[in-house]
Amino acid sequence: MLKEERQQLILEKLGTDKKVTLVDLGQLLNVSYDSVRRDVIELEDKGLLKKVHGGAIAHSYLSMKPSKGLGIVNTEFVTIAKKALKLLENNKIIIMDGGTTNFYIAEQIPKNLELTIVTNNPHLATALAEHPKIEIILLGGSFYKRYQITIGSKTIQDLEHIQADLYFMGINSISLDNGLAIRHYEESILKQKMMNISRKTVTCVLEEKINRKENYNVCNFTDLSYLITSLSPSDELLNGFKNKGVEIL
Amino acid sequence: MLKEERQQLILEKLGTDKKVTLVDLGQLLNVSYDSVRRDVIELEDKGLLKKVHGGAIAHSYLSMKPSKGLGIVNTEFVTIAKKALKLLENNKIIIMDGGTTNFYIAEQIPKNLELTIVTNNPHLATALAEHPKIEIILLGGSFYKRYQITIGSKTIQDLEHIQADLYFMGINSISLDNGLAIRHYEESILKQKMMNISRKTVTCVLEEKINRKENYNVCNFTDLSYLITSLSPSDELLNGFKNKGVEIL
DNA sequence: AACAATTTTGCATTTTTTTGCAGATATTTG
DNA sequence: CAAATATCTGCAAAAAAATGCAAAATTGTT
Repeated sequence: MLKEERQQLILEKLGTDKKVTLVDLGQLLNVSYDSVRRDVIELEDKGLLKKVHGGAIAHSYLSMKPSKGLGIVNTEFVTIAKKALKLLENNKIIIMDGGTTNFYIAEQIPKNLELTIVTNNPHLATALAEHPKIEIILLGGSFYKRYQITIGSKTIQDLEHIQADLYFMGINSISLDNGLAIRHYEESILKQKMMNISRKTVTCVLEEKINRKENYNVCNFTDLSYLITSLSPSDELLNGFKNKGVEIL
Repeated sequence: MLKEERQQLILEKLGTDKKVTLVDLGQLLNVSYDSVRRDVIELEDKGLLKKVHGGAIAHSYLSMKPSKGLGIVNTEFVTIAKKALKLLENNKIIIMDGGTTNFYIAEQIPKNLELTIVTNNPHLATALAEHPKIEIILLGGSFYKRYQITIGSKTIQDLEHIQADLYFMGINSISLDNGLAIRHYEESILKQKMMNISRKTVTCVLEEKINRKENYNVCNFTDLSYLITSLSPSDELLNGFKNKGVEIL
């Protein structure tokens, strides 16, 4: 039996039962315990299930619950999150602001990473509560109902004495001539502040946001340290962005 | 049975019954008392339930969320909220902190009231997002997973320049000799600060919390402006609290 | 087909996690 | 206050995970 075939069966079983034990799988698929264990590890790396002690549980169970509108796991998110997680190291201070991509990445952070995460997104804060080793700093300020984040001068003031290692900036549009831009003025100011206090800035963008235009400019493309998309770094859609001092992942 | 599966079942049972005992859980799930006890501790650390002596009760935010549509709502909440809403007037600045009671009251606020609500409870903030006329100020700080609120010196600092009209203080215990007290030190300091910057303070207590004792004192009973319970103001359980300059509703 | 390179698999060993138990401590209740 | 319950702590057995390694299977290339 092929490995892919086996993994497919694991996912199918998981779809109906919502949970599986490794011992059961081994007997069912007639391979050693170690093989199914490795299968499950691979599937977890792809973000397709959640591995637990003794087995695995369906992903839809645990994550993606009260989040905004994303029901099914968009494969674009999975690819992006995988790249994003490589930038995380123990004991770093990370800023993450609003947006679905950041929310998904946050949920995928391994449980053993020790981090401090600073955010103006209450949903992110409550979702991260399930990560025992992550310290969460929630930024105060006016709560902007539409985007469900805090903004305003108070939020900026809360950032005043923080020095972060990495900033995950959510963004609505990215283009070479207009740089990174979003739809809301006050939020664009906040993002600039977050950039200022972070050693490095990374943005994770969905394909649809490339070469779009929005109203309020946050920064130039070259101000970034990393750009993460679901595409291969060599994809021609990214041609214009290459060799500008921004590492494309 | 997987540990996660067990914990999932505990949460499900908690969702319907609102409370469980550890002995019951042990029998139901066919594991030792100690195992379920440890499960409950883990779930509490994630902020998913509240552990009490002998068992666990549904955590406010989980149990409260479905309160919207259909109501297996504690009638005590209804009575309390009705009284509490009478204290609200247009264009007032209100502080509300954590706790189930405050969450329920917030949900019941009429849509036509124009208010500013200051809170350190992200769940309250997001729930209030559906009230078009309410301006929400979310207090920043360290996010305390267990109670799902922000606390710490940053939170206190955020309050520095605010003058509120009324403070809805969530409290764990109220007694004549010990006054109002809660279980968490840092939070007790925060509550004192909130009191200081508010013209009036009101607390809404469930019957079970009267004459209980907790570790950290917040203030004396006579420091309150109003006391709200589900009982009639003339109820004899409240005898000792009468005629002390605190209006009992 | 044959061969080398790579991947996959199973197994043995070590390390970690989970679990139940027993005694000590703490809390509740009559 | 005392009996009954419940919790906490440390511990050891059992189960599972991680690791390293060699055999087996697969793949790619002549």
